[in-house]
Amino acid sequence: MAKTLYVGNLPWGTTEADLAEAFRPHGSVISSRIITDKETGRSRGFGFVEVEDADVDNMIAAMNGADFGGRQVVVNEAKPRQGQY
DNA sequence: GTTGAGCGTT
Repeated sequence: MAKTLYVGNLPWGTTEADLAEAFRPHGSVISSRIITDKETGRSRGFGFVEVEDADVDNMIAAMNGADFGGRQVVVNEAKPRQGQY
């Protein structure tokens, strides 16, 4: 099973690969995604990381407030998206 | 070339 993590306060140049590399040593990363602006295509400064259910707590504890690219990232459990049932 | 609270696509 996997859960989605919300990652905010990211530097503008952060990519999905950077998120995966940063989260990989802390648990099993299923997928990573950076939210980009629809009009300009630039990073909005936040993204999502899908990790194993058992590693969610470890990921948050290890990466929440951690220095990432010079900024302290915010890591929390993401809100359920529309129609997950 | 810029910005900084906030929850994403099939």
